[in-house]
Amino acid sequence: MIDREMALETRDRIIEAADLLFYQHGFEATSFADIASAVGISRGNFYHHFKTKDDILDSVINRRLANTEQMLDRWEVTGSDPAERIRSFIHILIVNGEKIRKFGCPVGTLSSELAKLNHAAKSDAAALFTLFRSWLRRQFDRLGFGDRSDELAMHILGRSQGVAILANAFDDDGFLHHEVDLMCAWLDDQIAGLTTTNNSIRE
Amino acid sequence: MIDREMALETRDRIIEAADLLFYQHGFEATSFADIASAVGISRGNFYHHFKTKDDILDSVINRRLANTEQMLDRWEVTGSDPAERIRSFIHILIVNGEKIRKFGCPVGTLSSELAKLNHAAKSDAAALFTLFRSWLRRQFDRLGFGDRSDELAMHILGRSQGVAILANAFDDDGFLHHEVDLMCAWLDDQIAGLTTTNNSIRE
DNA sequence: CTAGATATAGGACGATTGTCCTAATGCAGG
DNA sequence: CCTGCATTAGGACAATCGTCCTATATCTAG
Repeated sequence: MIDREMALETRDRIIEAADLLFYQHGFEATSFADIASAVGISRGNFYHHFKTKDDILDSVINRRLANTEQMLDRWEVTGSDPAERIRSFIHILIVNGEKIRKFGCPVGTLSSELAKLNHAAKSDAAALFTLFRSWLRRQFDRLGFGDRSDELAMHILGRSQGVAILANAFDDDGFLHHEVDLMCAWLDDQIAGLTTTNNSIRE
Repeated sequence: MIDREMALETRDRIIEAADLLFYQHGFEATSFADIASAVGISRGNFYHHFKTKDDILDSVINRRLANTEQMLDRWEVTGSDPAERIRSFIHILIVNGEKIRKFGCPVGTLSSELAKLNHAAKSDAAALFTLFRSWLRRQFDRLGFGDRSDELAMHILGRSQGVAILANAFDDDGFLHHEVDLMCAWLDDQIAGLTTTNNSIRE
């Protein structure tokens, strides 16, 4: 019983360290030796917890899926207004601004890397995007956007990704903040346009 | 004389093959053996043309810089209208749609990878972004956007990057086309708003 | 206290990495 | 034809990769 907990503890520490290293240096560039020295255990000891390096990747992705789901659920409970929840999503860019400028978005960069490696776990990484996508779609749907909810969700998901890429490439905090403001303004425009019955404003 | 041309020919073939492989599989994941077999030469023969793998990366980036500059210059000559030139940029997403869905944007993915590797050439890769950024800023400036030209350039640069990331993650061609349409509509709105002296439209 | 399962450390393994060396080849100018 | 330079092929090199094996340590159950 107790050793089971110990084992899980070590296993979780491995996953946690691998999660961070995969984010900071990429999956391919992170070796077993790197993870081992980060956790403080022996290299050969890995295979009592994971059969292969891909198994660690799977566990890392599952950990990210669980953490993300938990975060989104929290937002769904606390934030009363769907629009405010969407704004919470947009502001991840600012909250994690320092990390993003250094290492990019954890979701986008992993997805890109796995695509280039032709890795089997690419679809699992895409599931992380789907988590955000579905959550955003639900918020837009509650705001009354109906069939347009999914494309609106994809839109700000894409905007966020682009901001992360450029903020990382140029290490530009001002750009990041400005684009966050633009995204919030875009959201307000969408909501404002929702109550307007005719299209006279655009014409 | 002639052997010099031969040598350069081999050198260029190496750079060309490395360019493609770096794009399709990433810099780190591409080995000398991969490039050698792609070019059809011996592995040890590399070091008559390049001192190190990083040297190949530098040459690949310079090749991309030159090709990009050439493409942008061509657009600057042929396209009469700055707005039409910007639309040409936006439509890269569609022209290269198949490759982007498979491997992402060559500029963005390289920049992200080099950031994670803490690679010295990261700033060189960012220079590729700067090339597009300056060109776009010039087009917006000619349209009369003045001080706002740079942020508008960064905006559609970021939008393009985000679209590339998601189109790659979901392998979604419909999303790609829809977002291209949105970007063109956004451009039209910006230009339309430019001629309006007051802000009554937004109010 | 003992037996057995589990966790760990440390090293061996074949393969592959980037890098370097050397011998052979091809071709130019004298 | 010969000499010299540029180009090439092929392998050696140490380091590192992911993986696996085995002996030791740790801890629980009986």
